[in-house]
Amino acid sequence: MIIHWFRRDLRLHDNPALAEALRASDGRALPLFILDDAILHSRRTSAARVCFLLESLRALDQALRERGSRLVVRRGEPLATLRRVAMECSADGVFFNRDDTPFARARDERVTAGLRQDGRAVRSFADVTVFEPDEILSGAGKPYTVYTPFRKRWRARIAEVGDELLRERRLRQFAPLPDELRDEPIPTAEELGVTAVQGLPPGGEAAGLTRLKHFLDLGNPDGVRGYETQRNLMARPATSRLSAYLHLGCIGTMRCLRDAIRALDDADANAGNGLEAWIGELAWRDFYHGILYHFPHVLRGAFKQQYDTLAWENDEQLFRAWCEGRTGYPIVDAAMRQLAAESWMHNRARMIVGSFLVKDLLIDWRWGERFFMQRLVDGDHAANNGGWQWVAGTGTDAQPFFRIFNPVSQGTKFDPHGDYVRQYIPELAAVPARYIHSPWTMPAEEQRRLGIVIGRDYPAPVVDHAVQRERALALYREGR
DNA sequence: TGAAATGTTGGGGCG
DNA sequence: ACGCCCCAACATTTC
Repeated sequence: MIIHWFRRDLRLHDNPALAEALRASDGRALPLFILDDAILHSRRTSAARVCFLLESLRALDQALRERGSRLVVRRGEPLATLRRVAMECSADGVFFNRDDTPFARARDERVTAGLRQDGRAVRSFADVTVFEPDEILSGAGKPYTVYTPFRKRWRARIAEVGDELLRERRLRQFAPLPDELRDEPIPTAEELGVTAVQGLPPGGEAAGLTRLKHFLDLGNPDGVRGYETQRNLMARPATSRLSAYLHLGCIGTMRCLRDAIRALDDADANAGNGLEAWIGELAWRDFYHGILYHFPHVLRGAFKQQYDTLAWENDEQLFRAWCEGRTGYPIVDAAMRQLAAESWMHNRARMIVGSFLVKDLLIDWRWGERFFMQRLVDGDHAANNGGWQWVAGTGTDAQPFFRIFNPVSQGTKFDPHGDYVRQYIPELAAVPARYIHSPWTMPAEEQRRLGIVIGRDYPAPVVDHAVQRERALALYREGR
C-alpha cells in the first residue's frame, strides 16, 4: 500500500504522484488529505478558500468512489497524521506532489525525515508549475528576476522539451481500501470553525475541466479567442477564471499548457495571439513561484530591500474605507465590492485597487497583500506577493515607483461604459457614462435630478488623486 | 501591465 | 498671398 498525500493537486487525472503511486503499488494506493489547522487558521487564509477546498474534496471523494475507492480525510498535524494512517494500513511509502512555498517546503522536509526514520519510502514529484524553479536559469546560471527574459527562456524550453513534457498520464484502476480504515465524513465549514461563503465557483476537477474546455473553445467569443484584446475589460467575462482551480490543482498546470499548445494548431491569428497571451500568464505563475522559491524574504518585505524603509502613513480609517469599497472612486469601490461578493477580483481591477492603496492612500502594500489572502478564493502566496510587489514598485520586474495609476483614466479605459461600476455599485446605476468614473464632477443640479448626491448617496473621494500622487512621489524619493 | 508635463507640428481662421 | 496665432494631435520627456 502506498499513501498518496493530496495537498494542492485535488484531481485524479494528470497527477504525477498519484499515477506513480498507483503504478508502484499496483493500484493499492490510499488517497489521503490532511486538514492542517496551521493552514486553516493562519492569518493568510480565507474562508472562501477553505469552502472551495472542502467542495473540491467532496468532488474528489465522489470521483474516487466512482472508481471503487474513496478519499480519506483526517484533521491533524501532518507528520503525526501520516504516521498514524501509515501504521493503520501498513503503508510501504508516501508519495506527494511538491509545493515550493517556504511553509510547505519546511513541512515536507520534516515529514520526509520523520517517515524515512520509520522506514517508509517517500517520493515527491514536480507538479505545481510547468518547470521547477531551478529549471529556468539565465546564462549565468542564476534565477531570472525580470519577467520578459524569463518568459522567453521558459517558452523556448517548452518547444525544446516538446512532446515529452506534454505527454498525458493514463490513470490506472484503484484497488478497494482496507475495511478497517476509519471512514469519516468530510467536515463542513462550520465544523472547522469557518464561516460558509456564498458566491464561489463550483469546486472540483470536473468543474475546472469544464471551465478550461469552455475557455479554450475557439468558437467561444468570450474565450481565449478574444483574450488578448478583451481580458482587460472588466465588465466582460473575457478572463479564464481558472485561478482557483489552478491554485488547488483541481486542474493541472500541465494540462492547461498542453491543451493551449494543441489549440495553437487550429488557431487563426486572433486565437493564436489569445493563446500565446494566456500561455504568458502561465509563465507569470511559474515566474512568481520561482521568485518566492529563490528569494523567500519577499514574504516579509520588499524584494529590493532598499524599499523596506518607505514611510507609509498607514491610516486605519482609509484602510477600512478601501476594504469596504467606499473610497469615493467608483472603479476602486466596484472592485472591492466584487471581492466581497465573489471572493474574486478581475486582474486589471487588482492592479487598480493595489495602486490606489499604495500610491493614493500611502498604505503599506503588505496590508493589501494580507487582506487579499484573507478574501480571495484563488489567493496564492507566490502570485499574490508578486502582484503586490509589482504595484508597489518594490519587487522584481517592478514598474518604476513613479508609475501611478489614475483611477479615473483606468476606469475610462477599461470600463468605458461604466458597466462594471454599475454592476457592483447599484447606487450609481443612473449616473451617465461621462460621469460614472468621476461622479463628484457632476453638476449639483444633475446630482439632485438623478437622486445621487455625492456625500449623501455615494461617498465623496476620500483623498484627492492629484495631491496624493505628488505625496507618493515624495515618499518614494525620500524612502530610497 | 502609466500619467502628466512639455515640446513639436501642421491645418485653419483671420487680419 | 502671407504671417500670425490658436490649438488639436501627436511625440518626447519627466516623474
